This record gives sequence, C-alpha cells and structure tokens, in this order.
Amino acid sequence: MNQLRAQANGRPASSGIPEATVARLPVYLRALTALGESGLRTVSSEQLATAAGVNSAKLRKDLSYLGSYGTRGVGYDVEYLRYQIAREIGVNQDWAVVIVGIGNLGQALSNYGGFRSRGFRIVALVDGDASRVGEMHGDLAIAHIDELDRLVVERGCSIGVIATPGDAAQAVADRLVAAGVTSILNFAPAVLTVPEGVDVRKVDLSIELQILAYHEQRKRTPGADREGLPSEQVVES
Amino acid sequence: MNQLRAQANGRPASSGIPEATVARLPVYLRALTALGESGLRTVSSEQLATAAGVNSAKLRKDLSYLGSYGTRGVGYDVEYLRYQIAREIGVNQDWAVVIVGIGNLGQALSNYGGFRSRGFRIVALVDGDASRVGEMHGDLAIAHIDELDRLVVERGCSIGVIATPGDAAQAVADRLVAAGVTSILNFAPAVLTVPEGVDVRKVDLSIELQILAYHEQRKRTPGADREGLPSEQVVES
DNA sequence: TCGATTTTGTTCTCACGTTCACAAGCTCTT
DNA sequence: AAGAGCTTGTGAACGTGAGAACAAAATCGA
Repeated sequence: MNQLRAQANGRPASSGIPEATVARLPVYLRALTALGESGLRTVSSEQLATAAGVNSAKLRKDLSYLGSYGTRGVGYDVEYLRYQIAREIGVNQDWAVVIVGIGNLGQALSNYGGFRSRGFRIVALVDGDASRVGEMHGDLAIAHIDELDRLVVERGCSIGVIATPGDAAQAVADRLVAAGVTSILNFAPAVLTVPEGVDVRKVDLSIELQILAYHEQRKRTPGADREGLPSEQVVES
Repeated sequence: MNQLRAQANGRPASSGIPEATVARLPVYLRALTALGESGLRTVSSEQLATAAGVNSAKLRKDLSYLGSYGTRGVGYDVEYLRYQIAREIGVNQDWAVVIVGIGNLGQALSNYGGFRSRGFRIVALVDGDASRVGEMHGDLAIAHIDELDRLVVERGCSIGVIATPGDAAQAVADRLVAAGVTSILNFAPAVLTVPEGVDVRKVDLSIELQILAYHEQRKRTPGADREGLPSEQVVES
C-alpha cells in the first residue's frame, strides 16, 4: 500500500513479495499439485504458466521473488517447487478458522472440502440466532456468538470468516478482533473498519455479477465502442 | 519522455472506463443506496468515499469517467448519482442467470437475496446428478444438465454461474458457451479456457484464505521483515 | 456585486505491475 | 570438449492506477 522505501532490488526471498504475486502463488500451487498427481516430475515455466492461466514471463518473475528454484535448460522440479511455494504461503502449517454466520453461505463454507486439504481447519461455527445453537454441521455444533471469545482463544483461531448479513458484519468483526483474530475473510456486503495489524479480504458475490453485467451490457450496445468485441478474459482477485 | 500525444483527455462517458474503476462502481452503488435509505439527499465525495472505504480523490476520479454528475461547492445528488451508476453498470435491466452445480455453494447462491435486489434473476438450476433432478429450491426445480441448452435459450440467460467441482468446470463452461452464455462467474477451482468474446470472472474461496494465511504467517515471524507490522488492509477485486 | 468558502473535476507525478527480450547457465550430442 | 539447443532469471520499456494538489465552478453572506 504505502510501502515507503521501495527496497532497491535484488532482495529476493522473504521480505517484499508484491501483493499481485502473492495472490497468484495459490494458483501456481494448485496447478503444481495437479501436475504432480498426473505423474509429471519436471515442468517448464511455459507449461506451468499454461496450466495456471498466466503468461510465462510473469510466472518466472513471480517465482524469482521466492528464490532461484529452477534449473536453466531444464525447468522446475514439480515436487520441490510445490513445497517451496506451500512453505512461502504458509499452507504447510495448520490454520484454525472460525466461521461466523451459519446461513446458507456459512454452511456451504463449512462443508467445503477445499479448505481442509490446504491446511485450513474449521474449528468453530458461531451464529447469533440462539435457536440454532447446538445444531450439528459435520462434527461441529453451532455455538452462540457470546461464546466467540472463549472459542477463539481455546481453539487458537487466527482467521475468522464472516458470513452474516451486512448489518451485523461490523459488530462481528469487532468481536473477532477483540478475541484475537488478526485475519478476516468477509463475505458480508459491508465495508469493515479494523485496527492496524488486522488484514481483511472481501469477497462480494453480487459485485462480481455486477462487473460481469457491465461488460455484458457493453457487448450488447454495438455503437458505444468503435471496436467490436475486445473480449476480456478477466480473472480476479 | 513518453508524452507522445497521450490522448489529450476528455475520455468522457461510455468508451473506456478503467477496469479498476468498474470494479469499484458497485461499491459506490451500494453505499449510495444505503445513504439514500437513511434519508440523505446530497453527499460530498468525502462522505461517500468514507462510506465506500476509499480515498476521496480516487472516488472523484472514478466518477469523472462517467461524466460530470456533481455540483461544485455542493456535492452529488444521491438519487441521481445512484441512478447514473446503476445505468452505467447495467443493473437497471434484468439479467437472467443460470446456476450449474447445485451443491452446498450452488444452493447458497440460489438463495442469496443480494442478487434479485440488483437486477439478477436466477432462472434455472442445473446439475449433473440425475437423482437430484426435480428437487425444488425456492420456486425452481433442478433440471438435468442435458437440458442446459434448451433452458438457456428459452429463458434468455446471458450469465452463467459455475459451482461444480473443479474437474467438471471446463466441460460445463463449454456447454454454457455453446448454449450462448457470454459471461461466466466461476467458483470452481479450475482455470477455464473460453473463446474470444466470453468473459470469465473467478472467485476462489480457498485462494482467498491462502492469501490471508500468507500475511498471517508474516506477522508471526518477527525476524523476516525489518519493519514491525505494515498492516495491510486489503480489499479485493 | 463581490469576496469568502466549499467542493468538484483534472492535471501531474510517482509507484506498481506486466511484458519483452536477452544474457546466463544447464544438458546433450557429436 | 566444444558447440547446439533449451530454459531460467532479470534488466528495461511500457502501461495502468493511486494520490496530492490545484484551478474551476457553485453557493452564501455582506
């Protein structure tokens, strides 16, 4: 964001990986896992880039921020690179996650298999509706939000997911922060204010659709642009 | 330097709105709606920027791409600006949406109220599992994926949502495109290949968590960075 | 009417991200 | 062992986006 002192250069590893690169590392990780499972031992930047849906130059530059893990003339060792990226992201450790708001979305999230397989363990489900307390989802029972503080501490949650209606989101965020959560993934349609040191990422389903609608509308009105169809393949995040 | 005739200026309305701006317009729209419902008639860029969680200079620049809808010394008329943004995004019209893959996430999406209220009407639910065909969700019955083509055409879907497992996603995308869908919102963990003219946006829940984990890990290892906590408030997409 | 005040719209500069292009470095063949 | 052929890692050019700062326009009060 404000990154004063832009780190002359050459500083490869653990200091300043650009945010845009960080956002792509999980994509590379997934592609590597798939390639590895298909039996591939070595992969070139070209192949991996195709699998990840990016440009190969961008891929190489991204990887160069982590260090020099490739071999010129050969490529990257799939398993070794996979491990290095996983370590860099922190997916090798276990992260305890609490989900607040067990509506449709919260339930979907709590059942989503893609989390556990990547080091995220959902350890608590919390809702504000007292009548739902005790309801089982998988092997977890819904707890009341008043228990949030205790649960976060006891189970060592550092990541919280907010899947409540928009008007409850800020209050929930405040409680999460007070309990010690320092990273929040927010699905509620609300702008959250949090103290320094707390990271918030926002996923807004209806905003995604609205962005698509904008481009869709653009395709329909032929006169607006002098060009026909620019055809943008936008991949987000 | 590279000053060569950089398109003097005047890039007014409907031609080239930067992608970053397009992604923020829905946020402004939501903030304006909320402010309007609270009875406010006029709003300054400062107020609106705060409500939307952005910098006021950025807000004014974003709005200037749409035209000059404000009044100097006064601010913006809430209702008028709301209408203009909605028109620009295309939220005034009705968009027919088909959801493919009615698992936990697909169900959550089909029940999500935030869509209907913004001009998105879910008109078909499709799944590959024949045993679930006919199951009702709200006032829609699940149809088999073989009916996809017919449904898309009959109900005029231009937007498709993919909420299937990753390995089915590409096949579903192909079918959607073949049926005439030109915008796809992809929740499946897979990189989609689509023809020119089709827009794809991707939302990947586990990637979002992994990005948080990266920053979380960074907070934990005190030696890595010479700075303490840069504290990035990252709001995405 | 004129000046003070407010707030927009825009210009300018800087930082960030993407892509190109190529030297450096590795393997394999002859 | 030397050259041919690949593929990585990176320097440099380019394009996009963000924020500061300010001129232009509107209101208000005297």
